[in-house]
Amino acid sequence: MPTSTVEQYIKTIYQQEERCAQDIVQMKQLSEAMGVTPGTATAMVKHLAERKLIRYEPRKGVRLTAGGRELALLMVRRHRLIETFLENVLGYDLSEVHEDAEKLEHAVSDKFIERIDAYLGFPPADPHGDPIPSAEGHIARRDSVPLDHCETGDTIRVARLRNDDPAFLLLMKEQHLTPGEAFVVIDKNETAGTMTVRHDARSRGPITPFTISMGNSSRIMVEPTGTK
Amino acid sequence: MPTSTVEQYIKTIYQQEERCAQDIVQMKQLSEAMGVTPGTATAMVKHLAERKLIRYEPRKGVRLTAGGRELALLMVRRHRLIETFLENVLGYDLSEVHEDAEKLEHAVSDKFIERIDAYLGFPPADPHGDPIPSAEGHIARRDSVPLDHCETGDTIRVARLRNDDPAFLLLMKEQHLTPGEAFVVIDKNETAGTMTVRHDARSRGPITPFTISMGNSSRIMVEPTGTK
DNA sequence: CTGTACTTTTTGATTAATCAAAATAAAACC
DNA sequence: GGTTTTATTTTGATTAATCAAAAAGTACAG
Ligand SMILES: [Mn+2]
Ligand SMILES: [Mn+2]
Ligand SMILES: [Mn+2]
Ligand SMILES: [Mn+2]
Repeated sequence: MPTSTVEQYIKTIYQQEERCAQDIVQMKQLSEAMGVTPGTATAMVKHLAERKLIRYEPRKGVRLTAGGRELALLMVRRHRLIETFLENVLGYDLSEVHEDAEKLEHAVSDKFIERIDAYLGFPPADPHGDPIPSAEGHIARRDSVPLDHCETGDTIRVARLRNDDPAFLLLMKEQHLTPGEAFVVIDKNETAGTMTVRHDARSRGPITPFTISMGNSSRIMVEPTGTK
Repeated sequence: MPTSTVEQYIKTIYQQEERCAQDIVQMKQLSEAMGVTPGTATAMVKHLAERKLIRYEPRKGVRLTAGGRELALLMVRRHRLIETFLENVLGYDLSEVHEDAEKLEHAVSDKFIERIDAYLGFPPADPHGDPIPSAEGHIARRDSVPLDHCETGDTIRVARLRNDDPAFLLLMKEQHLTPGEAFVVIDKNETAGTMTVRHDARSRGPITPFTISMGNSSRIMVEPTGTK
């Protein structure tokens, strides 16, 4: 059985591969994501390679094996189902779910997770809009793009908020910038490094425009709903 | 913050004090209950004494301090609320709840537990019939006695099943020997080491008598409802 | 190309939790 | 009371996970 530390490293490697669209993850990236020193990451990575969860190329980086990917998707499934449960059933705020899920994901049994899944009615995505992998490790690929790739005039719908920082999530909630909401990009200012959006006319949110930094825009994944 | 190992030792010491009605717990008892060697328990006990969670009298045993008792009751609260949730909400069988609760109790946050408590409607007892301590660490004392202290003719109601062994719990469930059920003791055979009970006439269970060993009888806590 | 900056690995040490087996103390027995 | 049994403590070693700091390798700028 993997320890919770092993689980966390494998999940982190998966997330770095995904979020940065890289096939190989360097030690610096991994050690920073894990919040440990580089030497610690090197030692652990050797252990993970022995356990055949990753392939380790010294001085290059690591990539998940099929077995590692399976474990990673199991952890992602647990994390997202727990977050969904905390928000939908226990009434947590979106900005609070991540912290508790990060710990619980290492303590729950398979039985617990399958019962939670059924109790929630087999939700396809968590409250951030991220798809929940199936028990068999299949995950739906959605073709969303970061908001900063959009242009003035694009009409869009928020798909996912790719950032677990509670302050960021609270800000998004205040502006009703949550998964499912429809927007129009009314300005993109490359020099100022900002984008301005307002709610679609048919949407419930306020019509007052809202300006976001490019940095934050890159963590807001959207689906285009047409171009005016 | 206490590690989950520290939490588990403290909870175990509390349970040994309670279940065996002793004010001091010897190292053998503790090491067996924890499933570790005596030397390991001695080392840990010194650490717990430094942390002021227990008072340790070498060659005698240990007893909880006020702080240790507080932590123990917090763990018991978590354990029992989790068990109640697993049975009432997720549909676990009574014989399955203990294993998962034993792990989850060390991973949940205070927020999680308080929300679960509210979601369950602030239950006074878990599915074994054990009282749930309040968030402030108060626990209701119920004056129940072990079934083997009863005599032929006593009418009783099951209060708690003081044993987490799944096989035992399944057997009890089959015979409807669950908290709240009313019975009459129709025989107590000291030499054979058995007791025979049958459901009270007004009860839903079968009227066919059921014979239990004295060993098992001592784990069934009952409240007298009168003596015929 | 070559020197500086950055990344990665190695080394030596630490902490928490554990075991096996030897040493010691207390209790029980006759 | 002396001997045997049982409980407890001590000692030395192990495993997982970590850090700090030194050493080694790679990148890349001029
Ligand atoms: Mn999360
Ligand atoms: Mn985690
Ligand atoms: Mn239990
Ligand atoms: Mn436990």
